[in-house]
Amino acid sequence: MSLDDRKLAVLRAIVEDYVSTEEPVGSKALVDRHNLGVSPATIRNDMAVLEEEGYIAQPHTSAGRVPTDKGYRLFVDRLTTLKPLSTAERRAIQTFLDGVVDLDDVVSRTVRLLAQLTRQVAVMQYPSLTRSGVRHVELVALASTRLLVVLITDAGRIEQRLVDLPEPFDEVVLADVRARINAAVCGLPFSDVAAAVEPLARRFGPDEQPLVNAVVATLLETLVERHDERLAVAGTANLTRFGQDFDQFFEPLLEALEEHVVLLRLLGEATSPSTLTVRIGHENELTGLSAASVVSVGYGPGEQALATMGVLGPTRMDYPGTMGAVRAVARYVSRILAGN
Amino acid sequence: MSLDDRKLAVLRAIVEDYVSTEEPVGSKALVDRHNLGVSPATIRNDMAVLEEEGYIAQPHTSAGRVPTDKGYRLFVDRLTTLKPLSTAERRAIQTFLDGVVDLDDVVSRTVRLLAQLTRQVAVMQYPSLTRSGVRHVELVALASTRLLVVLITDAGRIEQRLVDLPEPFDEVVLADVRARINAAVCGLPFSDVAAAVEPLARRFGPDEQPLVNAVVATLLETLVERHDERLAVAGTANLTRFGQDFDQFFEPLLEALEEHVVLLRLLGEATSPSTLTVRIGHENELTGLSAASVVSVGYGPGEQALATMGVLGPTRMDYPGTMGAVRAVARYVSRILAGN
DNA sequence: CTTGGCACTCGACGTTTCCGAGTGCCAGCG
DNA sequence: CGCTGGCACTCGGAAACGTCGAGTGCCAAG
Repeated sequence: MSLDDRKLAVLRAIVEDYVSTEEPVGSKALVDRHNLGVSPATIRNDMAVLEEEGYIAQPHTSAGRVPTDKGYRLFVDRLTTLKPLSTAERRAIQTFLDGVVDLDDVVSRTVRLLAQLTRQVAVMQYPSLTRSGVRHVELVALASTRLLVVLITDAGRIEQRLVDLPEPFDEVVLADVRARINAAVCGLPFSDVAAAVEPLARRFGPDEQPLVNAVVATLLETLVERHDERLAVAGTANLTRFGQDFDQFFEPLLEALEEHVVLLRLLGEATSPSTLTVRIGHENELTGLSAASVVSVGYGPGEQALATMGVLGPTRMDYPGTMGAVRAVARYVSRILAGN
Repeated sequence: MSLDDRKLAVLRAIVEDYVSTEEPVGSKALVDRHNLGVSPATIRNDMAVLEEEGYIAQPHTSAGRVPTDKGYRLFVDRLTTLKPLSTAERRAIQTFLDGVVDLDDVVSRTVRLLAQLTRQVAVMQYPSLTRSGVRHVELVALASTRLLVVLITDAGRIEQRLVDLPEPFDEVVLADVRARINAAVCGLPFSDVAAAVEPLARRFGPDEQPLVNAVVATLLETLVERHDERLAVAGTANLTRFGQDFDQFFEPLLEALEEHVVLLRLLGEATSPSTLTVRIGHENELTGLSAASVVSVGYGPGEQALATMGVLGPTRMDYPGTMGAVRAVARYVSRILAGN
């Protein structure tokens, strides 16, 4: 029951035409635009088979065919090579990501860049804490019983927490605690911090216990709790070009864009920086976005991905182009992070 | 040529009905729904006058009347008292803003809260740097020639900058520089930092000059450059309820929502925390959003506002309710900031 | 297996018709 | 002088209708 080469070519042609014209494509138009070397009638037979197999469908009798999710799936899996970026696009990436000042800046620029390149909605997870390490812990006295705990990570990300203490603390003790904590945890990956910090408290005198305990507790809390990853979004304006299907597509999408939980699930697990993930239509069902597709990829300095970035659009999207752009940007960002 | 009381009542009734029904309102419907005590014919005469004066208009002959921007203006200025929040809403504010962990958290929660209360798009400026003061400056050595300058402000906001130095620096010197800079600038408002820091460099030895200069330069840069205020946005999903007028309203708005520059102009100058600003329709012309209205207000601990927050919606919006919600939230946030 | 021919289907689009909400005007009334 | 009921008029919107044509499925012949 496997499809022969011509049928695959027909499917590819249908997808390409439908993506560019946004209109159901008929047998006649197909042979006109692609030189398939056969007559429309033949194509019709092929199309009938493709439809029977569930790769394409017609919105109503006597209309052209439209790819189904399954059709897009096949297209992406077997009929597509990533489209390499044009030199203009490459240059855009360069200039866009040149002169970033800090990590937040990398993220906000990248997500805008991605939205611009793909002309779709871009979503990007801030680099995850859980996979990076501690670079420095800073304790700042704000008032006699109020302390700011600042955690600086490998990736240059900064986390902060306010701590209120039951009793005033001493500046000298604070400096001591700061020094010892840093000595204990600097350079450690987050996963090892808990173990390294645990014996620390015992080495201080009884007067210092409350302070040390509070700081340590806050630190651990920061590491764990910030598992709720932050997100950046750009390109919502591109939604307007997605056109008509308001209820089906537009509204749930706008809602999802605010529900970061949903978006995170949509982006999915971070894959290795070189492996693209494509989720098409109903494959996103559990997030209520069965009319949308997601192209995502992990990024990060090493082989392990720190987090995920991706693009969100209608199932009818230019997969080769989008996938090319997403991968290129992810690679570029990964390189920047490595260089940092 | 001033309007008598009944004409004002008619205008108010028109605005209220149009806001709730979204349809042009005719003389008959008006007397039915509000007990004005006169006949439709009389109302028609009043409406003719109101139209002549430019407060209302008819989309086409033989349709009901619709308020003009000028009509809304009059309504807001003279016919409206802020609607106080329901207890349920008050409780929502409480629970929503309870247990904030840091400044970013305050902003992101507030903006979501505002969007939810008003069922419109909420925009909020992060507290401005320029009007706050320095609480602490931290210098962190990341590598032999790489330094992280962290600035902690009064409002609890943290700014960071990476600095690469031409030559390695010494930890001891760094500690010295850190101490002296903090002594010099802690507690100062930003506007005075430049003056306070300027004589500092001279007091160090020649070896330390590059380091000190670099740090000072970065610090000043941070103060000035971060004038590009950051923004938080929420409630884009509510756009869907704004309905039909896609081109007129929707697209420019989505674009504006990404163009932070435009949004900042839209929010306008920060006013005192108790003074609401309402911009209606064409009054926003220069931002290309003549179909939208903005209700904004300054917020901040003192009398002076730190920044602005507001709500963005169609000119046809529930002004009393929106204004009430915006003011209530702003007051609440201001109180939190003061308590911090 | 491919092809041209042919009858058939059905949505898109333009035209026409019809309905009624809403208006402006006017003459009469308190 | 202002309010009121009556009345003719206007005009947008919805519904009904007809036409057009793209596209299909099927079939017999090459």
